Amino acid sequence: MYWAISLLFPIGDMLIRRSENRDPSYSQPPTLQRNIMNEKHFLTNIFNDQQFKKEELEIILPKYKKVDFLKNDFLLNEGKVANQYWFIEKGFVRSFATDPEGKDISTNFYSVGDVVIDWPSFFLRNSTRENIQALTDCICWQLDFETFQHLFHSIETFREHGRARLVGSYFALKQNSISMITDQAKERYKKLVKEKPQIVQNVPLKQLATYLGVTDTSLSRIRKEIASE
Amino acid sequence: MYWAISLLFPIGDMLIRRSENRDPSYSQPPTLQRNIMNEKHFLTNIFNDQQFKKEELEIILPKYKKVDFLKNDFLLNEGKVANQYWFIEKGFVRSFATDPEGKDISTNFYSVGDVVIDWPSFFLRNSTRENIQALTDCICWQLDFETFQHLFHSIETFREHGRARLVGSYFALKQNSISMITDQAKERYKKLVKEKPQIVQNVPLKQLATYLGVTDTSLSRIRKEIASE
DNA sequence: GGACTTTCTTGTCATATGGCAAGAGGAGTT
DNA sequence: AACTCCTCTTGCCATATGACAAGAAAGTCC
Repeated sequence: MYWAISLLFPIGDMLIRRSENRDPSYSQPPTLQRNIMNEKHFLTNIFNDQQFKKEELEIILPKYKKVDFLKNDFLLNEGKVANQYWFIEKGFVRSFATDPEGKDISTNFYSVGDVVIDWPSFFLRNSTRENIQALTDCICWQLDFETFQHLFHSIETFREHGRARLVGSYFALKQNSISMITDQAKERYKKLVKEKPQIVQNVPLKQLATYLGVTDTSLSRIRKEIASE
Repeated sequence: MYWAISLLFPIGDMLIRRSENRDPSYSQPPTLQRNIMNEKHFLTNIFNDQQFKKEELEIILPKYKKVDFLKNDFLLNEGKVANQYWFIEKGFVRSFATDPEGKDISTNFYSVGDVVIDWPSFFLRNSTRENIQALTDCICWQLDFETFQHLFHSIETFREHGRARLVGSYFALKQNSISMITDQAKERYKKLVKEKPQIVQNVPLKQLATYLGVTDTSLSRIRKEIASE
């Protein structure tokens, strides 16, 4: 667990702590020392829509840069403009908003294979209202806005792919919204367990609770009820 | 009010009733008999992002077809694939989903200048879970999927515009989701009044209630409380 | 105009969930 | 091992909202 070591910066100074900030005297963990073949492997799966031509992938894949985050690192901070997005190769990530009373509300959880992106901020170039934080140590593949724009406007398959991802997120969000109205908390929790079991197992109850729109107290009781069924 | 006349078809036969189905013996209302200059005027405002070049607009605008709907007409039915979208020049539109018990849940309201579209169904080409229905008689400008695709892939400004609309919808949906968690019903209602006052005035209370995630009974009481403040 | 349907209001009572606080159990630190 | 956090559970009571039902009010149709 040598790489769970987290350097402590004064919060105001350095809210975003990336792996680049690690003390260089620590040796890189062996899993990070991989040859190009292996590095590409993960992204190849991501773009495994048959639609992509080989030549296109040869342009696209090298644009992604491997970045790793330590547990609790921020990928994005409230108030900033989202200038990049990531695919997760390993680890869990959470996004959350801050409500008027300062409490945080989980807005999403991400795991292996997911895109971590603040769509509105990334595309509308305005400052985000969300924070994105690593729940565990993570390995990610990063693309920045400018590079994205270039690929988006020059490769038709790439923009179809991007659009489909965005619309997929929209759909998921809408289903959740409807569920907030039609389902009781217990039902919403059951759906979450069904759809994202790894998330439920890896995320503290309180963070799941705000995502579901209940208090941690209630969620604890809900779990108890479900267990006794 | 001559054109609130609505032809009745057996439901199973003809769930979607467009203006084309009207008895041709009715004369068209004068507002529909407009010259080309006027017809283009509305859409010009829609695409009034300075970014568009004149030549581009000359390609884009003629692709939109004017369609009008009568009150209660369906623009889209659950189970179908959304093959077109509309800009509203006049009137109000509601989309709604049907919950497991058969009750309908308003998912959105649209008024002048809005795009009426089921993003997921339109782009992912799968059958929708929503219905879209005219709340009043409407004048709309319609584009179908194939034409959209052509414009999207051939005109960069057009795709930026489309992407911005989609992301804008995503953002609005997300804000609503968060509001469902952080705000009480009264607060959510106040926000709706503030953001879409015309909607609140033109939509029956029950339909507003399902949108806000409360019963019509509760919303009625909420209104009373607010009135007495 | 009168009958009918739909929409909205109001009362009574039930229920899901919140607020608060105390305590149990783990994990990490010294 | 003792200490400190942090997470989770549980009890007690409060409150927002739902369910149901009866009217009132408004709109629609013939």
